[in-house]
Amino acid sequence: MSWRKEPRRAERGYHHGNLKEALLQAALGLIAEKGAAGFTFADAARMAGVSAAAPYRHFRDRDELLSSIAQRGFEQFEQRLTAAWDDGRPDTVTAFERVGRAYLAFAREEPAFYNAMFESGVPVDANPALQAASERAFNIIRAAAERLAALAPPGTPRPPAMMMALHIWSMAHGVASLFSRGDAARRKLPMSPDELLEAEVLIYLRGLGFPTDRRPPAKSPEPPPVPPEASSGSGVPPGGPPAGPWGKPK
Amino acid sequence: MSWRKEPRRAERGYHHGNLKEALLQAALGLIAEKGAAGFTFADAARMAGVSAAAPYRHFRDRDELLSSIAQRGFEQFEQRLTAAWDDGRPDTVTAFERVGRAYLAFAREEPAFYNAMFESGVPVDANPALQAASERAFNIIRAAAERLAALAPPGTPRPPAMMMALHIWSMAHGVASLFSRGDAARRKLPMSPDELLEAEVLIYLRGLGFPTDRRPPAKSPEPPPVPPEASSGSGVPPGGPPAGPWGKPK
DNA sequence: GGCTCATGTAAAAGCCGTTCACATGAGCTG
DNA sequence: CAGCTCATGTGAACGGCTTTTACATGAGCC
Repeated sequence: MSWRKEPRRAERGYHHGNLKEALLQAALGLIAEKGAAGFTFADAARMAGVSAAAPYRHFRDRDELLSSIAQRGFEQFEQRLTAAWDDGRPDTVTAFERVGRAYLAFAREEPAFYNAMFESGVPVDANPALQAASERAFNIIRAAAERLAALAPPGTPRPPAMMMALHIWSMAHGVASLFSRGDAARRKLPMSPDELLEAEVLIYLRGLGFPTDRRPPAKSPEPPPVPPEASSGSGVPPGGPPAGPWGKPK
Repeated sequence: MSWRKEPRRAERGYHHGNLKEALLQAALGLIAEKGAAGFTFADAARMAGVSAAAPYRHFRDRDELLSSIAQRGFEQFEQRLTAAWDDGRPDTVTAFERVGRAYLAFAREEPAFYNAMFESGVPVDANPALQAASERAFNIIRAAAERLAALAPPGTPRPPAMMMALHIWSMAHGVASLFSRGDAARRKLPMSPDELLEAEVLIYLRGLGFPTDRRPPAKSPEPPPVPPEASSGSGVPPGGPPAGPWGKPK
């Protein structure tokens, strides 16, 4: 009983009724399968059940479709990062790491979006709307870094938040792009991409003087491990060098 | 007066004489210009002055050409990393950072190779020779990490060298891919990609407990700033938190 | 000099992107 | 409801790309 509801006349009728959206969905599927490079305008049209010329009524050319997908990707990306950041709850460092995991999760769960956004060669600065969406997403990381930087242990020079944000972004993108997607995921690793990134970020934060001697990732649901935001003051991980973020050496 | 020397009969003669190499060079130029996605087998043939079918005498298909270029790229990459590492001279940390810079320099100076190696979608594990070349290159980073890990300040748990290598690789690739190449280079940054990566690596190493309170990048030619390899023992940067690797806050 | 095989060519098939003239019909206007 | 109009879809056509096939050439060897 699904006719006439949303897909009013899925393929009947001369007019499709919802072709633009159908093309975007089809393209998303195709890109997930074969990558942005292998994706074909004609294939998307075929999949939507229209002629090869029809898409040109909705997109100037193939690149504009790709660009639209990238933009939509950045919007969803922003949403997920925002949710992960959760305004820094329960404490800034925990939330910050959650953002890192959300980054990887997005790259893994939405390979088509990620591909279109970062690996398709779409020039971000060509389309203002796309650029704006991209910047909004990055601003989540930037804002989080800002909050984190404000917590820099007293006595230490405060790291520039922008720099921190760029560093985190490069780590996340590096891990996602090298180890977490497509054939790259087939590289044999001593640990999962998630663990790899988490350790990387923790070590980095420790290098900035943040206290990070905390739980091995995900034990109990979320016990606030230390009084949040009450940095212990010394600017150096308390108690001498803590056990590494990579777990105890066996 | 360059006829008859190397390009013996640049276009004369039925046989080209050196088509395989000419195709590789042509492809390299085309990829540098338009990216691996935009690169065309037919264009390379045209550029070499042969028919569109000729390349098939030397490469099974377009992908094999790409794969050959990636392999050659990994070989040159390995050479440059090896030279930069210089067996850890004058001290391990300095050499390690030099490897990072060499990584970026390669990405910037050899965009075609870098593109074919990491951004063309060539499945590295499809071709054993390619995979071997890729692993040899990574092993340079791995070996350097091994040496670095061996220097871990006494009292600290020794970080797994493999993990360190993967971390460094992800940072370098992240920075290169996001900020240092093509249209990505147009993103406005507060600092150069080189500085960005250098700061990132330094902070990371500090997070592992390595002493990194050293020169602001490139002042005097190479004054060994501190007695190398003689870690000061505490496992924590000596003298409390040193000035940040990002330079003094103004 | 003649054989042979690697290396080149031309032609053709099948795919894609893109454009253009034309067809259809949804929605407004009266 | 008739008729108009314009957004949306079709089919055909152009040029370009990849890849295959049958054929041509000539370099190296006997």
